[in-house]
Amino acid sequence: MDLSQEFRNRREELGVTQEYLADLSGVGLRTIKSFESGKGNPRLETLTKLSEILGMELVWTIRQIGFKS
Amino acid sequence: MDLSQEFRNRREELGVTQEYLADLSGVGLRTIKSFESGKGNPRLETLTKLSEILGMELVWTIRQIGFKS
DNA sequence: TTAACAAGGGCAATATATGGCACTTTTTGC
DNA sequence: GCAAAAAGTGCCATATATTGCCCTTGTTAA
Repeated sequence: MDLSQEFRNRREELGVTQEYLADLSGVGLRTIKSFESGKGNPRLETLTKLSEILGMELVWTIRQIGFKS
Repeated sequence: MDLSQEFRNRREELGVTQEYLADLSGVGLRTIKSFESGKGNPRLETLTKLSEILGMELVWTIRQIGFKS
């Protein structure tokens, strides 16, 4: 699933509005709107702020050995 | 561990230089250098490009129920 | 219907990531 | 030690994320 969709799902799961999330996270409401509607390419810091409030964690998994050359 | 450190570890694990990774991923060498030395706040697209080449995957995990208010 | 709330989106100013260039420093191999 | 490769870093132009403001749309409740 799309990353922004996962965020939106999580937010709605918690019953939080975009505006409330903006207040809690310190991320601008306009940024959240853009991101959730799939138009965003947010910075790591933005993703971090949002995920902290939403109780989500960024995990890096090794998918395969080697790399694409 | 720090995210940039995880990237660096993975890159070194594969025996790839920053320059080679830059060529393969399409991300600028300067950007990779900045990011790996902890001074970066990369965009999601940048993280995605790098992780694809390094065979890493972004996973979002629900850490807790509820949110910080 | 009307009011309040939540979300979508255009616009413009500002902040900052990106990336090339040039140079320095560190590491590696002989 | 020496040379080459790799990594670190300052500078700066460009690209783009962030954000507030304001208006529109859709939804819900009275």
